[in-house]
Amino acid sequence: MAQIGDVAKLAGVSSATVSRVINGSAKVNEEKVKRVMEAIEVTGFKPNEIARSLYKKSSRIIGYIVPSILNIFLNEIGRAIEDEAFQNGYKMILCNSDENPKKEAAYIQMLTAMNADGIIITANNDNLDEEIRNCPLPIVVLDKEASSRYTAVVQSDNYSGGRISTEHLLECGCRHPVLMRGPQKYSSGRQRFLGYVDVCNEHGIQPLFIDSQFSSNDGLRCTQELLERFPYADGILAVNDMTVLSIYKVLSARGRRVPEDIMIVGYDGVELGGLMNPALTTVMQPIEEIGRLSAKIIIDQVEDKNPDCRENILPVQLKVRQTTRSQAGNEA
Amino acid sequence: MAQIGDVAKLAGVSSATVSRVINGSAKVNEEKVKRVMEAIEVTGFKPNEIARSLYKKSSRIIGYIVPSILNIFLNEIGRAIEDEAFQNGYKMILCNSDENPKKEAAYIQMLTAMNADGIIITANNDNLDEEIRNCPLPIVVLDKEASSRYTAVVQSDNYSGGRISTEHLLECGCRHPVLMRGPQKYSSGRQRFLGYVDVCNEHGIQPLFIDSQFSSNDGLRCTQELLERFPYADGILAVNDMTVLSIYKVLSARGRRVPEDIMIVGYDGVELGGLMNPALTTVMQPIEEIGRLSAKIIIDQVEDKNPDCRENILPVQLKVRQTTRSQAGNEA
DNA sequence: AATCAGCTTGAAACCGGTTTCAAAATAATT
DNA sequence: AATTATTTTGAAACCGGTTTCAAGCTGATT
Repeated sequence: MAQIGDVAKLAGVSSATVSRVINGSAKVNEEKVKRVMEAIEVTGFKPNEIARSLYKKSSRIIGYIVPSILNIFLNEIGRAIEDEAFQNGYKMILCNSDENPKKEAAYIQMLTAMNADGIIITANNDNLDEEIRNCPLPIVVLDKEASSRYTAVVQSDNYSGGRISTEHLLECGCRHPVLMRGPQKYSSGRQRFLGYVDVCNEHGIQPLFIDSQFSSNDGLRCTQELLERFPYADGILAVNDMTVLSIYKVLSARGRRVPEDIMIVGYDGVELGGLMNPALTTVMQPIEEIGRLSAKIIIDQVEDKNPDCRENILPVQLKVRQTTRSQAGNEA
Repeated sequence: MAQIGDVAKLAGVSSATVSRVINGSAKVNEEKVKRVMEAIEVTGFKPNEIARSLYKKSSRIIGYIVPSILNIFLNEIGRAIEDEAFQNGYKMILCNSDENPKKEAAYIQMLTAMNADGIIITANNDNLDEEIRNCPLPIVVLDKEASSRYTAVVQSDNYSGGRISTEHLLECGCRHPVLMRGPQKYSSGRQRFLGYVDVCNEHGIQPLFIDSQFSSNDGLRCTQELLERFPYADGILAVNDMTVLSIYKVLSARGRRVPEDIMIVGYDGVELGGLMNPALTTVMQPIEEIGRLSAKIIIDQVEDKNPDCRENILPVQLKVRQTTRSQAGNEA
């Protein structure tokens, strides 16, 4: 790999001059510019962004830390982050923390060390708060309430999501909708639960729920438990879209039809939901916007230092497909 | 963030001594060791791995570049890489190249700049060969034939995979199995195709295939085309597990039952296949082993410089579930 | 007591870039 | 033509670490 010194030697100038040509940080004699450009061409020199960042404090890298790279919802957000990042000349690095505080700390350390321009994280464990506090980088959090510790929070309106999915089931005629409740340590889990309970109370419906993880390997057990505890359930609010595959499997084994015998509403709005059979009615989070906005906040932070938009709650939308059907017969 | 100089000052020694204490690279007076340790504790100093790597040429980072972070098969491999890496004190960085040569080049550049210890890549485009040639890092390729350009190739036995899936369909009584053929620029796509064609010829069966992408959003169109061109098809060899969701959807819309009217064999062996309804018969790639071995090769390369195991073809295995059934009735 | 070997140590050079600073070259002014 | 203002330039310092190298110290040997 050619280095700046090689280019300088070949062009017969100092490396300071080469640096100035590359960065346009000062005027350089036209003749020398030409020689430097040629030397860069010949040697195939590409400046080492990381070495450069030692001084500049910016490597044009955005870190994205997720609890699991098997979570398709978070990965779809990642795609959006990457797109927005790349359009602005940034790169995205995806890190799998595995809900392991040591890994989370290690990756935050690493991103800090490489002078990343910011971190987007779904911070599961509260015990990395110290790590985050010590981290001088802008941090956007995707799954917590706003706090002075973070630069910004980007989330969709989970309370609304809890509400509209429940309301929809009730409108469709369900009298015993059961919530697969996400972990209450996440604000998303808490807010959705609140929305669900509020709607139930407003309609004089008994709130029913069982606890579930977001990870897909918990789905089968959960669904079985759900059906045993609430055999009269006529609707399920799934913890997320992915889990619905497990739900289908269990229901099918027990001969219960969807939506005739029991209705289902998913959550997230990942592509997978549309491919399911029957296609999944679900609460669509604005995945693209969550990702792009998160990336934008970090990029703006670097370039303008504008500290606005601390808390961003984006609207969700109900997408009615085939797993719910109004008794009145208005199928979407 | 505390730096080595802060620690040195607090302990009343030079930063060289601090470095020696941290790395154990030379003997240091016990009294001073103690003072340094205390100073590290007090300041919370963590050495900057990246700055360190400028000199050491190793940052204990492994890069994993995939064409899409929405590909669950590659992500499951990523999980295995990460596990193996972390167990050995390495970190894994996941990069999404989007099949875009510019992004691929950018990420290879970045990993080189940060002195990563190696790159694991599913290299789609041949046009980044130059980038790879110029890259001084060990490179493990997951989806190409072996070549002197790469440190090693890790793949499963795609030819066998093509064979056993076809043989299984024939054993189950299929007379018109159709292959959804993966892109022929990938060795996996080519090898599976070869296996399929060979088995067909051995049994006097007419090979039938349509071309497909690995990405899931092509599945619906592909399946429709398949059924139109080969309405008499009684078996489908899916391009991968994920696509089977689309296949189910199309078949169900046309009232064709699985496996009674048409059988399906998937490919990859991702967790998703077991959650499908009906559960998917598929060719299991040794996902865990592919990932761990790839990581090991890079780690060994760093620590021992042993350049063995250039080409690694791992065995595949047929997992019979519910989408295939022998006419004789031996359901697994 | 003087010499020598062996250990411990900090100053300085290094990794690959960027930027400051002061000198050198050029342009403008009188 | 001489002086001054302006621009262009390279040497050196810097980013945060590691390592070399030679000096300082210790203890052993004669």
